Amino acid sequence: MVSGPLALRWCVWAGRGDMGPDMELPSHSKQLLLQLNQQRTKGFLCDVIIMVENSIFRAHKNVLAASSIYFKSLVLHDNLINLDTDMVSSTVFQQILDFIYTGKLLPSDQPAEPNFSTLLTAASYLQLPELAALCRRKLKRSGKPFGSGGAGGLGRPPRSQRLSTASVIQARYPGLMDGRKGALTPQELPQAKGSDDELFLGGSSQESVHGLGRPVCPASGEAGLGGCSTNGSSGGYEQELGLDLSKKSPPLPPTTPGPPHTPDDPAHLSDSQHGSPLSASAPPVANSASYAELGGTPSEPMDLEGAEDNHLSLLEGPGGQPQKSLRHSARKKEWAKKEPVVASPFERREVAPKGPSPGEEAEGLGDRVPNGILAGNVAAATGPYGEPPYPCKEEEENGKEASEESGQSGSEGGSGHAGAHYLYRPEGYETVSYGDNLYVCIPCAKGFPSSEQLNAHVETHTEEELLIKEEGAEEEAEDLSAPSAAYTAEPRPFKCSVCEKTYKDPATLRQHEKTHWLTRPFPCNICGKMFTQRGTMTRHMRSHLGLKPFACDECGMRFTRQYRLTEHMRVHSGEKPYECQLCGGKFTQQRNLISHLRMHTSPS
DNA sequence: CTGGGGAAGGGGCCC
DNA sequence: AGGGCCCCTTCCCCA
Repeated sequence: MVSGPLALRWCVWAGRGDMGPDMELPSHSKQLLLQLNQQRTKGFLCDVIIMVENSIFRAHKNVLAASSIYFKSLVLHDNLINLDTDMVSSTVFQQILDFIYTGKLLPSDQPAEPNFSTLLTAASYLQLPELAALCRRKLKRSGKPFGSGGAGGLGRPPRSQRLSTASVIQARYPGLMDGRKGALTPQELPQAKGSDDELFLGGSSQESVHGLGRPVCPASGEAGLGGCSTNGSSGGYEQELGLDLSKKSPPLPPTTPGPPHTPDDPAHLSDSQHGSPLSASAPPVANSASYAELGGTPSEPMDLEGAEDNHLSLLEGPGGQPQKSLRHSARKKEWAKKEPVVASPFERREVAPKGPSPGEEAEGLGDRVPNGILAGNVAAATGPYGEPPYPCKEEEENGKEASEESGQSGSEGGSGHAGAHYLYRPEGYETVSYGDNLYVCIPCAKGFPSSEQLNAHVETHTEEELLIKEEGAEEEAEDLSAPSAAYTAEPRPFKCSVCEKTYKDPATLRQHEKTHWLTRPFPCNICGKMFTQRGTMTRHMRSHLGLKPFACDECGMRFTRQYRLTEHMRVHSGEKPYECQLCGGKFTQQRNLISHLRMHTSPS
């Protein structure tokens, strides 16, 4: 399968006319870009969310990575990127995103013409050299000095004022497709039924969202830009949440627009939104349609000087490959301690390389998520315009299901097969995205950090071995009710002072003793629920935000936990490892076996 | 209508 | 801190 970036590079190459004229499609690259932009505006195959101020944009990792080394390093590890609001405002980022996808500098909503000073700041921050050069030229022509803008030049109110924004969830659908506008419930956020690439957060969500992590200034070396706050501006934000909720999230499934609500009408907010901090914290979905989608021709859009090929050259990225140090960037686990969601590639250089080889890592840009998705970006872009290759009806059902499940009732809205909408079947070995170990051996469900390791592992399998494994699994299932020998044999010298439980190490004992506390130290910033463990709270937060990093490669259904996905995969494999010793009934879930056993043991 | 099974969400907690 | 597992619970489907 040709990877997205590879396909893009081919297009660039073709567009340059290195081939014979009769083998070249002159408008191919332009059409490809047009398709990608249309898909972005519809949220189709968008696999990354970028948060800027109180706005959220959706885009394609491939495109971002091809546009900027900085983005390339970010999207490699994250599906949720938080940009430094001192460096780029949402308005400016909208322009930049449009630029990336169109090669044209389109006027923003407010100013009559782009503010090149702020654009230059943002372009430098985001490492978009072509755009920065364009801005510099424009500034030079207009006689305005550049380099004095910085954070103060963004034309935004001070943070204190920005934070006081009314905590009404706002969403906007500026006339995309059917022209409807709507505010989605916070629960609907990441499912983002949206054809939308932009989401608006409530005011105080700013705090929370920034708490997800903020990028550090990538390049202090961007002389004269002045906006690179080294630490002060971000200080305290991490403490608001201190979470990485975006971890490992593969791309969001293709989605359809949210309900046609009126964004400014508070009546459309649910009761819970009115009455809980949720209304101020959880980001709903909205969209920002492209100018093309709006049907309007932007007033004098400014092409990147040098025509489309130049822009595609930009897409290819400087040098075509990220710097080695970037590709060597350490595992997220390492650097996320400093910057929960995103960090500067410059910072990452300091982290010792670990994990896949550079080649793997670069390849991993496409492979970190189910293969079909990323490869699909470009592949689908070349398909019929604007038509996803999946049944729309099913998409809508999926959307309904997702919004229902995230609602108060927690209803799932159907069986697992109801979510069987998006078939992302990788070729060759059927690798699946499973958390950190993204390359999973289907027969034994073991995960590996690289395709090489998986392939090496797969070769060790023999039919005989698989048979033994199956028998072993059955034996394990049989032993479920009894404590394992290992459990009983290991010394557990650390005893809880409150109850009789014992532990192998003091840390676990300490963790356990917290369960006896009357106060729970970890509150949810959205609903206020208290937890004894930070991890539980983080997981809980994911459910608020609807972040489901673990996607089923078979049906596209997504889960908040790896274990759930593992469990779910048995639906497809037909494996029922849990057997009732009384009646021989087999179950895919241990919990269902347990409830089944209750039926046997209950008096009735 | 009811009970059982399948599938999934959320919280607790140990490793 | 994150993964994994257990438990409780809910919802849906079907006989």
